[in-house]
Amino acid sequence: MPRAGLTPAAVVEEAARVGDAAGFDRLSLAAVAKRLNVAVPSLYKHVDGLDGLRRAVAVAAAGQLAEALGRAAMGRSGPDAVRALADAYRAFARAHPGRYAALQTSPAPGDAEAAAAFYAPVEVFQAVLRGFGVAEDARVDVIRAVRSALHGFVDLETRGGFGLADDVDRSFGVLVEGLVDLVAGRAAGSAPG
Amino acid sequence: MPRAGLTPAAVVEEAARVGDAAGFDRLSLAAVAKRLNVAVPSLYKHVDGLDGLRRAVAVAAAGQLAEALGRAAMGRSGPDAVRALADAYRAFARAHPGRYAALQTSPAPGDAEAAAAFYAPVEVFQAVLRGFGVAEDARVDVIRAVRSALHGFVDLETRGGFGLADDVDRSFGVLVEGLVDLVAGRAAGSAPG
DNA sequence: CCGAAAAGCTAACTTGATTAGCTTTGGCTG
DNA sequence: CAGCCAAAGCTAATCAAGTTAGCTTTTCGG
Repeated sequence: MPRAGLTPAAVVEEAARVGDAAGFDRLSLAAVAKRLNVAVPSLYKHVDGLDGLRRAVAVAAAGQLAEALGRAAMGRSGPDAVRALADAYRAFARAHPGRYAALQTSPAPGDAEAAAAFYAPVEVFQAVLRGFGVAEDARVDVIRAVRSALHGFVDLETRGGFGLADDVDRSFGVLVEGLVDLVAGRAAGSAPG
Repeated sequence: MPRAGLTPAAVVEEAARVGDAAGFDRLSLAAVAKRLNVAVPSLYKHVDGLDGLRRAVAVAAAGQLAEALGRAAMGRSGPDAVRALADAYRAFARAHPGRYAALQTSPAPGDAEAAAAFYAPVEVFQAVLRGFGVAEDARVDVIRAVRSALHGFVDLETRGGFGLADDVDRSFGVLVEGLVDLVAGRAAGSAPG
C-alpha cells in the first residue's frame, strides 16, 4: 500500500475541520484517522496524542484568528477599527466554531509557545486601542471588556444560546456600539467613569 | 452490605460537585460512582447515563443561578439592580465553575423542561431591564448585550483567559459600568444609537 | 544497490460508558 | 409477624476510544 504522506500540519488541519464540523469537544483521533484513511496509531507519528492534537489545533487557530483580526484592522482606526475588529471576530467564530472553541482553553503551565500563540489575537486588540487613544493604564480593563463582550456574544451565538427568531445581527450591532462608547469614554482626555 | 441510599437528587448534587472541582468536561460516571462508594452501573437506576447526568446537572444549575440572580435583584432597581445582577452572576460562576459550564449548552431539541429551566435566569434579566424602563422592542438586544458581556467576562475569567497580575475586579467594574451606560442609553426616553 | 530512518500497521492494554441479568434489601400487606 | 416484590445495587460482558510496543515496509541518501 502506498503511503498516506501525512505531515503534522496536514493532520492538524484535518483535525480543525473535524472540530469545526462536529464540535471541538467531539474531536477524536478516531475521526481524524478515518478521514485521512489511516489507522489511529499512525497519527502518533505526527502529533502527540489527543491532547497534543487539541493543543496544535488551538495554536493554529490562534494564528488564524490573529491574522484575520489584523487584516480587518488594517487601514482603519478609531470606531471604525473597533467595528471591523468586532465583525471579523464574529465572522471567524461563525465560520470556524471548532477552532474558536479550541481557543477557549488556557495553555498548560510552562507552555510558552502556546501562550505566545494565544496572545497574538489580544495584541491586535491592544494595537487598535492604542491607536484609539486609550490611556496605557486603562487599556487592560478596556481590552478585557471588549474581549469579554465579543467572546460572550459569539460564544452564546454559536452554542445556540439565543432563543431564535429575533435578529441577531441587530443585537450584535447594539453590543458593538456599546463597546465603541465604552472605548471612546476611556480614550485619552476623558475622565474615568 | 447496607444500601447507599442514593436518590437522583443526591447523584446530581455529587456530580455537580465533581464538575465544579474537576471541570464539567471531566465529569464522569466513574468519578461520581467512586465518590458515592457505589459501582458505576448503579447510577443508572437514578440518572439516564452520562448525557442524562449532564443534562440534570445543567437543569439544576440553571435553577440555582436563577435563584441567586433573583435574590440579588430583589429590592433593587435601575443601575443598582444591574450591578447587583452582574456581581451575583460572576460570583456564581466563580463559586461553581462546573455548574456554570454546564449551562453553556443548548438543550436537546424538544426537551421543553430543560429549555424552560435554562430560560429562568434570562427571565431575571428581563425583569430588571423592564424595571429599568428599556423599551419592549429594544429589550431583546439589550438583554443579549448584557448577557454576552457578563458571560464573556466570567467565562474568560474562570478559564484563566486573562493574563494574570492586573486587578480583575477593577476590569469587571469597568465592564459593568459600560453595561449600565448601555442600558441607560436604551432606557425609555432615550434616542437609539 | 543498500541501509537506515521514518511511516504506517497490527496487537494488546486501559479506561470509561453501557446493557443484561442476578441478588438482596426493605417497606408494605395480609 | 411472615412473606412478597419492587427497587437498589452488583457482577459480568461488550463497545469505543486512547495509548504503547514492536513489527514491516517504504523511501531516500549515499
